[in-house]
Amino acid sequence: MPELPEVESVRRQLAPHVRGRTVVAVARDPYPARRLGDVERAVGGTVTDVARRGKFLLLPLAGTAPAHPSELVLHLGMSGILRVLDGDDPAGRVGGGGHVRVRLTLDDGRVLVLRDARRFGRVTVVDPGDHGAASPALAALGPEPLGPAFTVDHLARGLARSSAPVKARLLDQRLVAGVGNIYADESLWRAGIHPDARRVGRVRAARLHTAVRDVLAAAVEREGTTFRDYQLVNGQSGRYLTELDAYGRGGLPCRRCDGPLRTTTVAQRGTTFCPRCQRR
DNA sequence: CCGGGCCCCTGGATGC
DNA sequence: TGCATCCAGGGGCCCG
Repeated sequence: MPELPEVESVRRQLAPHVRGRTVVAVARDPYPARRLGDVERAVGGTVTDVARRGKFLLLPLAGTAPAHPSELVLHLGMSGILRVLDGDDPAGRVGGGGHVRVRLTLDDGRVLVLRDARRFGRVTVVDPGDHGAASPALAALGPEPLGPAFTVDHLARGLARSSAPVKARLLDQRLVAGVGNIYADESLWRAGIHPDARRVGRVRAARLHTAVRDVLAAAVEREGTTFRDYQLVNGQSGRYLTELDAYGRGGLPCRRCDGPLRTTTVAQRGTTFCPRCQRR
């Protein structure tokens, strides 16, 4: 389940493989059209950067036909994996057993492939910066949680403006970009806030702000959490799994108070929290 | 504009 | 053992 730390780790590994490379061919499998846009437009484009906003990867392309730049926008969904393989590697074949949905052949003979068993990923190519055409969610994204625009003030005001459960607010990409189910549970556990809390004042907002940043930064350092499908570009797993305090630990003892963690549903998502030390 | 609810998609786990 | 059912999840979309 790629969230900010996973996508950022993929970005860092991917960049040296593709920056400066030109896309010479594109192949795709019959993917649901609404999840796969005009990827053929990438042909002829040279990757000038590998950037990230929230859970989206952004690859600006110079020189795509007809002689103007464009931007490849990619979301890994829940099971998307990017690999850079040798051109003759059978694992990179579209329509083979590896769930390869999109294959970009690069000018060094290697191929960038998107594998996506559950088909929740999306890829398209749009005019540079025309993010709304790629995804309304991308265009409406809130600040990067590890950047300067994500302040205590921003979070506190955003939480005060709504009576939705605080976990639903953290998952809302318009308030803050890149937090998904795992790191929402982790941040709330660390801040001692009940996921269904609907009134989070300034003091608790400040605690949550610190928790979100600390959790995400620590997860980036460990290259993300591999729970099921997530892999890095080199095929390795993220190493944050053993650091998780809440997610996936329902019924196990809380690492802070030793009471059993409880699992419920908040905002249509599986939610694990400590009923003793996370307060409404 | 906002929030709630449902849908997409399929491998793996669980249940009978 | 084999089949059916359920569950996971982010974003799109519809509705009130």
